[in-house]
Amino acid sequence: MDYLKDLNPEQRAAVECTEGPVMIVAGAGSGKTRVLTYRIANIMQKGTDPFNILSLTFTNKAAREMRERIESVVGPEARNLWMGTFHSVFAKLLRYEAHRIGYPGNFTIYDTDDSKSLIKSILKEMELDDKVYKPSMVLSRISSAKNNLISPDGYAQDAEIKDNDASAQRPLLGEIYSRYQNRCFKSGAMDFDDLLFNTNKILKQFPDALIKYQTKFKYILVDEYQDTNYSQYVIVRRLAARHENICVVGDDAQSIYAFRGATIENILNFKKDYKDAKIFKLEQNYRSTQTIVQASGGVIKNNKDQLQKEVWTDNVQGDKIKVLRAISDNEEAKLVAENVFEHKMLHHAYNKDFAVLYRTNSQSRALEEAFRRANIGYKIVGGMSFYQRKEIKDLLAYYRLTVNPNDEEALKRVINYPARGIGDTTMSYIIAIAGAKNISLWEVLQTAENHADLKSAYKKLTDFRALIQSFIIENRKNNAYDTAMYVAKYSGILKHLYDDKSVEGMARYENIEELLSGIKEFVEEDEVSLYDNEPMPRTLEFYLQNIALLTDNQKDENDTDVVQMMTIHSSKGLEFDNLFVVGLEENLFPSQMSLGSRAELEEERRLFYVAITRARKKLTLSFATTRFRFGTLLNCEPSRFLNEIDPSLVDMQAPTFKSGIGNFVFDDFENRSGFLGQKSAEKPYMPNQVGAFKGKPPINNPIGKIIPKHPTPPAIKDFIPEDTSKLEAGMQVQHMRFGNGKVIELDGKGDERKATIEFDQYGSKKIILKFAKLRIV
DNA sequence: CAGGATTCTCTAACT
DNA sequence: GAGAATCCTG
Repeated sequence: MDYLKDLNPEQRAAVECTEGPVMIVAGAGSGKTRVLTYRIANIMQKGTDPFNILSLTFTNKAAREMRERIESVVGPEARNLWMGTFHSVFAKLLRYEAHRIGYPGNFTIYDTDDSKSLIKSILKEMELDDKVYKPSMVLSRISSAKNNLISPDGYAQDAEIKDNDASAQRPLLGEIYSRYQNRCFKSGAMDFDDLLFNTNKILKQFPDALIKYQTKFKYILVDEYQDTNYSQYVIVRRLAARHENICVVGDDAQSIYAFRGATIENILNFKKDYKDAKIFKLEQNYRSTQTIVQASGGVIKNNKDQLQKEVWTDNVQGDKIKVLRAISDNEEAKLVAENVFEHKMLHHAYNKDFAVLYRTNSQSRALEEAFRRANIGYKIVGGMSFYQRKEIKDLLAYYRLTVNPNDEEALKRVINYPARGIGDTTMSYIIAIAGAKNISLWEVLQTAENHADLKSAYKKLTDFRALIQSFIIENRKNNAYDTAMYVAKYSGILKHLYDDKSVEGMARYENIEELLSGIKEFVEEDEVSLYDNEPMPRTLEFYLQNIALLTDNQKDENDTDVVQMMTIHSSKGLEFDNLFVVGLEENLFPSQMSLGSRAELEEERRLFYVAITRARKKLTLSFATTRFRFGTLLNCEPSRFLNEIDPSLVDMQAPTFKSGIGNFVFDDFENRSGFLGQKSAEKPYMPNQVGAFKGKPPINNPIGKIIPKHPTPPAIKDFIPEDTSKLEAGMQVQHMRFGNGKVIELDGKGDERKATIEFDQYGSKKIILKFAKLRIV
């Protein structure tokens, strides 16, 4: 075991202590993955079969990476480990066990879109207002019920929940939950949360199943334990109860999934759950410079809720943290691209040594454009995935129907695509019949001849039915690729997309080709079942199972020397020499939605901590003073997190101008103490939009204070903005939304040129002319 | 009923 | 600004 010498004493102890319950509290960059990897290698070296080791991670990417690293230590045997995300591992288990609770082994997995669509359809049937019962809100209630192992019956019987829902004017949530669950069941479908909920159900109700898996999994390892929710916690606890060879690794400072039900209690309670648990703390950071470690430590100190832990490093002091200030989101992106370019030139760095992190996916657009212009290769990691594209989902819906015709969401998606004359009216009939008889939509089609309501569309419906039946028959005798081609052809999708000669249409066609070639690759691979070591059949069914939980298209591009861009959430576990974290503005990061409670704000802070600790050598932070969001221009204030970094570690780039813009956010910029002035946390939240405020008030409004809501004035029809370079004080102008007004004052030059305009109806506003939709009257 | 035009809505992260 | 929902017309 010569690899043990790569480890420090504490890491080594954690690797060697393979028996019994172990918790490893691992600070950022402390070599956690290395410890996990070696630990698994060590267990295998001591003679344990990889089939008996279960290793759970949080994201697909983490799972993939871990498997590769283990493979590099122990060789191809690593392929036989039970390793993956909670969802993928237990989906696999459910394929074998779901029949115990009445589900078919080939159940469909509903993604969030499917779930929302089903909820919408239930709301419509119950004639409920989707403004009161917002589908996303309903789904999150259902999700959190499931993650806390509350069944629809349990939900209905819980007095406290009932009171809550009643006082929130949403008394029917329980009823919706119950119907939703029934519909999923009838469709042979499980949503993400069901994968965990139903695993628990089976382990609880069927002792023989529990014993089987307890015996099988002699060693259990859980990465990112701070991100597990109650449902996941109970699964792990049940499975580990026999051998108690359980090792969890986590860092409370990096808990960033509370919004999804993760609870830090799982870490805090580990010692209570396993009395003889050994705890190891990894506090030495090997990743980052002194500067970065100190800065991150200073930031996280602002959180009240945390475990005692001191991360330190032996590394060099390194460069100061650079802060860039831009006047707009586009300028910010430009500055980032320029900084990448400059740094590359000065230090002979590669594109792949750089990463740009942002809070929300929508921020990637400006960056993409800037990098394209600067001719710097980049790659977006995560985000809208290949499998979420409309044309891909459409074709996959046909495949889903072929494998499981009861799949309601798949059927609704394609029954009239390409158009075949089956419209809303017919669909409402079908859904009503299915509801009345408590059968699936497909079963209604099967018995179409018995339903008078379906008479007018009878021919079209039976044609569709015959089409799907032909797919099912084709699928019985063919592999995934042959069936996939057949379905693509005879469903009419290929022709439909081929006929669309627009640029987007061509792109869609190419995506379909890519999907099909992916299926071809799948057919040519061979893979052995972890379950029984038998070869996995290369059927459409298995293909769908393989991709069901993939959110990213992990296909390796040929071009690997590219700057990586991703959300902070997807960056977890990664590290980069040169890191940019952009969009450090109040209401964006921290997100506006987190400002309602301390707990949520602390989660944002942990997210910021995760972001900056991804950097090895050089960290650059940036913010813009205006940003386009939701189709309008917003004024932005720098994030409070910037103020939480020790000023001595920061190199603030000289402001590009002094006066500030819009509502004079930066009026006193130079006079503030600290490099960005005092914290403004105590200030009440006030939207800082140029002009009127359209958004909704923050959801969490603890003292129930009324936040004024101003409707955005409607745009004037057919408004054509004019060139404003000739604008002068005193001129009468018309704004697309604010109507007529008079120019009071002009200042600034070029892109920064601004006008103060006194509007007849909306009062005085300061507007950046570059963005203004104005015309001279 | 289809398909286009128009209006409305929603804007946090991931499985 | 994009995608969904709704309206409108053939």
